[in-house]
Amino acid sequence: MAQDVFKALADPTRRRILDELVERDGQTLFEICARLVTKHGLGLSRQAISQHLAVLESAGLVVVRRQGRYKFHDLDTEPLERIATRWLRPDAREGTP
Amino acid sequence: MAQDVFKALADPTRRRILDELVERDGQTLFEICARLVTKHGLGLSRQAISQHLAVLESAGLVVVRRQGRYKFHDLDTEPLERIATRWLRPDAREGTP
DNA sequence: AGGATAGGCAAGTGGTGACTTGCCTATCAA
DNA sequence: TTGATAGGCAAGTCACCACTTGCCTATCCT
Repeated sequence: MAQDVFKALADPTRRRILDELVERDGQTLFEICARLVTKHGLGLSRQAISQHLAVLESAGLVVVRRQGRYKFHDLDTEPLERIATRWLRPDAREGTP
Repeated sequence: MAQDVFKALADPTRRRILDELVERDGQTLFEICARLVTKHGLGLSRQAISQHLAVLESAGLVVVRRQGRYKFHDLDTEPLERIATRWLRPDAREGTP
């Protein structure tokens, strides 16, 4: 399940969403939609963003926190800290003899 | 052109190729094909690997070095060092006021 | 020169992913 | 209770991507 982090990062819209969550954590779906339109000019349907958030959530990059009829989305950078170090040269990695 | 790094990393076969190049730099197309078969059991055509290498090259992750009829592929981890730090929290980044 | 090795070009196919549309459920406010 | 707000489910379309197949070019060896 954490292997899909690469697939989740492949889409530019999802990267924009991550950018938004870095800037302001705990946004709802409608907030993210509004921000993508006003700040980035992305005219996507609400459902499209919802599906993107589902991909990010299943990749472990976004954590959901429900409260009443709201659903807040928080960023989790923990999966990101592991992926890039995978191909660093042996002399630059930590756990190599 | 360096923006396609995410797209290049999205495919598992391409990640295997990067794994191979980390372990042994400067391999030719046929070497990579043989190693993917014997070590990972990937039975792909030579052309498929060639196309994957083209994607990795255009993403800047692989640098090509021609010599006679051989074409050696070297890994370049430089694009990798920038992508993961994009979404690190502001207090963990370097160049933020 | 001729064969063998290393690689490239181009068209075609199947499957997956991004996006939309339409309708449905749940919570809050009046 | 009714209407408005926040979100979910499901099917359908369309384009892109991974992979194959067939043929072609270039370099090396004898």
